[in-house]
Amino acid sequence: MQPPSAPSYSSGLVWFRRDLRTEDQAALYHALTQCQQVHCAFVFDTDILDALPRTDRRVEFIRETLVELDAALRTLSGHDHGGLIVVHHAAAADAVPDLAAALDVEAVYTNHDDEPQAIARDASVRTRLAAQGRALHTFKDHTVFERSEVMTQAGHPYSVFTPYKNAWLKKVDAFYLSSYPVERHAARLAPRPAGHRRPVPTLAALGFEPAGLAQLKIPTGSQGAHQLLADFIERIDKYEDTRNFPAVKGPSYLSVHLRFGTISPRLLARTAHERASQGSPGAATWLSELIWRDFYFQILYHHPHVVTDSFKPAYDAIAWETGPEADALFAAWCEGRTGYPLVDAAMAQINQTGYMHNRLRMVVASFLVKDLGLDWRRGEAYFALQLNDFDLSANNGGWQWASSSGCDAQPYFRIFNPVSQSEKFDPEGKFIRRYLPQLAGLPNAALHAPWKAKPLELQSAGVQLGGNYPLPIVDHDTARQQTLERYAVVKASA
DNA sequence: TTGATGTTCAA
DNA sequence: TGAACATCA
Repeated sequence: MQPPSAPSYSSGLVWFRRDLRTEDQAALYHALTQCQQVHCAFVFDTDILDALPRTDRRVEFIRETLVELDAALRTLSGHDHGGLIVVHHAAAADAVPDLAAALDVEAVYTNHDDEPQAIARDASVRTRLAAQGRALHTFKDHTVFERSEVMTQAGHPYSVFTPYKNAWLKKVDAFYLSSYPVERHAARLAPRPAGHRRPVPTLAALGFEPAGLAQLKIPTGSQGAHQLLADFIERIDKYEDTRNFPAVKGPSYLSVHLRFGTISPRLLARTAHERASQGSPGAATWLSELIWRDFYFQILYHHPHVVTDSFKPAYDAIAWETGPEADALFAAWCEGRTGYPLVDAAMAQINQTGYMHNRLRMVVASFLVKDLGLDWRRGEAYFALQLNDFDLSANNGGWQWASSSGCDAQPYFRIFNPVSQSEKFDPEGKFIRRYLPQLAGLPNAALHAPWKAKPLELQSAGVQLGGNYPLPIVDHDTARQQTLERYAVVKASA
């Protein structure tokens, strides 16, 4: 017997978005338990894709993943034509209600997406479905806790991470971390209706060019995610000791899979939580990173103004550098031509692979804002285009943290020294040499600040400053002073 | 009858 | 996990 609150339909449609898996998928589970027949759809949303350059690793990642998801749904359903309906290249706000009508489903099921644009899109879809007499049911799926699930005693959303984390850990239990048993109900997956049996469209059909995911060895789909997880489980106990060194294989590399939902956040949190409770400090630290993720989702939900403005309004009084010189500095940062090897190597990493080590994200962000005096939003926008794992909430949170304008951000007078960060976190220069081969011949002592190297060292390493490697585009100590002055308006208005 | 123990279910 | 419900001697 169904509880009275759970609806019961003859047919429903699951709209996949950033939850591209069958395992432990909230919307899919609820659809399967509430509908006799369940259809599945994904929309390559032109409202998002049209703004992107024609080569985008993420579009390729999604496409590869959909091919796997389609096969997984077919296997689960047990019939040849079970599985995914791809509505390609349309505005999702139109395509979903249209498809719901074409299939004549009573309800559409999807998972919460709390980015402001997604909220607006989903509200419009809900209205259009309602006009046809159809329901839209949405569920938490991307985080362990969302929206207003973790609140202060006073009933406010947290804006400081540590108390948020403590409350999160206090609230979490085995049930919140348990998986939705999707497989048990897979028999209700509908056969794909005739007229909807097209294969997943090719990249070319979507108007994109190959981005070389295979060469980058970025594993896609649920299978790729599980492969990475298995590898990380072997290393998780060492995570705390290794995670800050970009030359070391310390991170999980699962961020892109969390982005597209090719692995369940609950599964990851459960794995980390179990291991942490058995006394693994690495697992506890990694769990903390997952909690940061929930924290920033929750911040974006409660404070959507962070998309365009500083979390702390006082920081909007800061005057950033503008004009042609600032534009030239920005271009040098983007292209990894700052003359600071760790910054340039990090930018080479993001440009070549779509990934950047987390420590380096902080270093290059601090450099853009506090050495070049450029608006954090310019860096945020560049990351948004380049990062395979780009997520508005975490990216915005990270940039506002670095610029000190965010919730629980570092204080404005804390300015990373790009050379000391380099000496500390890439002491042997392994990471720098990997991405800046033109500097590989320099001794370790000269690698972090080549402009201080002896002429003979440079010569024997084949380095010509201002030639095959740039001179520093700014002097850190001078820039530091200017930044303190630039940020003085914050103190004044506080 | 009732308390002890097992099962289900929630999101 | 833990509340609610079911079963049983």
